[in-house]
Amino acid sequence: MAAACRPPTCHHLFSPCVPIKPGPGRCTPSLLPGGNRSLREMESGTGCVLRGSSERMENAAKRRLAANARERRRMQGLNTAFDRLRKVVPQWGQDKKLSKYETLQMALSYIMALTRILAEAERFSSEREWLSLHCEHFHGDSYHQYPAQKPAADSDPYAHRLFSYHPEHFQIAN
DNA sequence: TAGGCCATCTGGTCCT
DNA sequence: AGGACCAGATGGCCTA
Repeated sequence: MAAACRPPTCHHLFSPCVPIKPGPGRCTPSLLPGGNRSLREMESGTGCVLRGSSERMENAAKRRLAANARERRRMQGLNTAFDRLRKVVPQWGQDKKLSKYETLQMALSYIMALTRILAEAERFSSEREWLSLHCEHFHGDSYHQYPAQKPAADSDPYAHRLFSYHPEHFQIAN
């Protein structure tokens, strides 16, 4: 995904299309009578309606821009969190980075698998018993390489079974 | 080219 | 009042 850091698109960056709600005390310059007011007129009291309005618009624009920046920072923080999550979640030989949705689902399976392991561990009286049960697949002869996957520890079929993430298992529950 | 994923903008709502 | 959060809209990039 090369769309990592795109500059803000400006197609509607507080452009004139932003609707200014009509209301009491608000008017657009084009609706003002006497469109040819001089600068002096506007700076003296008589132009205060227009000036007040444009100041309000300016303030609104500033607030909008500030809100956009905050939202951008918020989303960047969220993405940083997603990246950190991707690093600790197993990625079975995936060349492509997990999407946000996949990352969440994988994290869910991962946590559930770890929980299961802990629960099993509690069931066995001695730690030795538990270790011998779970560590046997780490003997060399019980490794099976999946051709499509990286020849790494994360392609261990045992672990794969334990933390398996199958997108089709995660249907939107509602 | 369609579809998926993503970043950004925007307005609404809720909270402090 | 202002900030955080959210969801919808929009457009760009990438891949099958």
